[in-house]
Amino acid sequence: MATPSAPQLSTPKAVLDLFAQGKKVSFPAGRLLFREGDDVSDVFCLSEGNVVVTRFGENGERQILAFLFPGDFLGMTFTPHHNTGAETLTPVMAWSLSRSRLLELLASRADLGVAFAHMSSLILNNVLDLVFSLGRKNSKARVASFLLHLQRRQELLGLGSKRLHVPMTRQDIADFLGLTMETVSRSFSQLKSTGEIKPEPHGDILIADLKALRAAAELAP
Amino acid sequence: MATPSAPQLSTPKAVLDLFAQGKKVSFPAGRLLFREGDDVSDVFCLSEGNVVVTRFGENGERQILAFLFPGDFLGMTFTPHHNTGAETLTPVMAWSLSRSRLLELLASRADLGVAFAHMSSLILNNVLDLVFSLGRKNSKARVASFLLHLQRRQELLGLGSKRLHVPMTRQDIADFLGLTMETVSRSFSQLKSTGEIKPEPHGDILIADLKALRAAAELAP
DNA sequence: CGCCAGATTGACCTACTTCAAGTGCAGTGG
DNA sequence: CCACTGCACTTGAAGTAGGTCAATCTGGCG
Repeated sequence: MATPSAPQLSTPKAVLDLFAQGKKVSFPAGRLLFREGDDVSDVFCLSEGNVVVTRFGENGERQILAFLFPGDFLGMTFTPHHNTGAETLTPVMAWSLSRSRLLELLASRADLGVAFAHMSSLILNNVLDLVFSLGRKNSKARVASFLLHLQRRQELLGLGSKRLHVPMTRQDIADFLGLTMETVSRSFSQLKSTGEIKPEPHGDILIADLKALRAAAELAP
Repeated sequence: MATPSAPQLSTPKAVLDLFAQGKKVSFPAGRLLFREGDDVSDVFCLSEGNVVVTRFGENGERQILAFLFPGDFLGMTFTPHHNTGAETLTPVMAWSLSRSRLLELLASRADLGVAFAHMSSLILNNVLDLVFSLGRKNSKARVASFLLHLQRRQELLGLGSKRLHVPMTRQDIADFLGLTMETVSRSFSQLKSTGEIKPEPHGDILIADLKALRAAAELAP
């Protein structure tokens, strides 16, 4: 990605343009960007790689709240502290901007506020899909929904839509879907044996029967 | 509530002031306000009563995404269609405003955009708590978390914080927490028998041991 | 080639669901 | 005032999806 550009799932053009002025930063894979409770200094917009947004329980249980992709916005809060954690899943490139600078701009430009509100509502909509999965779907349907979610994100990035690159581990997927690694693995095996998906080298996944996969995810045909 | 006024969990003053200009409307209990997919014509701000925000699966499974309280904002989208459903739980009074009017104002006033973005981030934060509950907590901890959530909302409305009014049925709570009615009922029974809560007339709940209830919810002490 | 972390598979266990009776209480009518 | 009624809630017993624990497999890499 040369400059931040549409179309994205969740970041409108006005916000992306902002970041084009910002500083470019990079992080290695597995790097903790911030923890819940940390002061917010900079906000980011991903240009390459993946980040996970997390929340941890008292006893160390990890819930992944979102997998972020290039173009996604990250780390903005209206409180002075982060209310989620974040870490890189792969090596990451991002634009950064100071939070105070962003707040200044937001206060002075109505278009940015609208863009922000719009973006927030797209993010919220995604999280509501996750709530529905966690509350009402069985393990196979959750995994199928997750794969379709991945597909949509990849597609929006202009990559293929049949062959999925899966940059996260089974444990990451489990922590996202409220399952265990083993159950995720078994669900993958089921989807393979019934022909919805096919394994490809490097852990990639081929969507062999989209219709059946959508049915498995309990989505409208 | 004479005029919409702070402090609220999720609606900043600038947004509440807007609605003071709007029309006052009322609905009976159990009224469908809109369905997922409906055109968005008006947006609302509750002044009295409770509303549930829902999403339904292909086979009719209901997931409650939020219980709304006086002061809460309802029905705004940036797409022309609703992406959730909503229905009243109790008789409801609300201010209403046309979506197009709100969009106009948003485009012209930077403060409103900020207020909106701020509100969205508070809403998102609440939904993330729900995701954590659904993904990582057992039934007893989910119900305990839910009661504490209710308590917080009541407290913010200036009502007492020890005795909770519970306007929703066990089925509603189950549809919110990703459980069955029976499991919710059993969790209530457990919390009663271990002394965290005590039943009161009209289905109200007394929080008899807040510390123990927080522990049961797996929250920091 | 051998190592090792991630993934898979198997066997058993438990928390929650399902199905099926009861119970209690708010509202209604005698 | 009190019995009747209906709906929400509770409780019990049995079934099951997913968790737990443990062994094995796989493929990327030195």
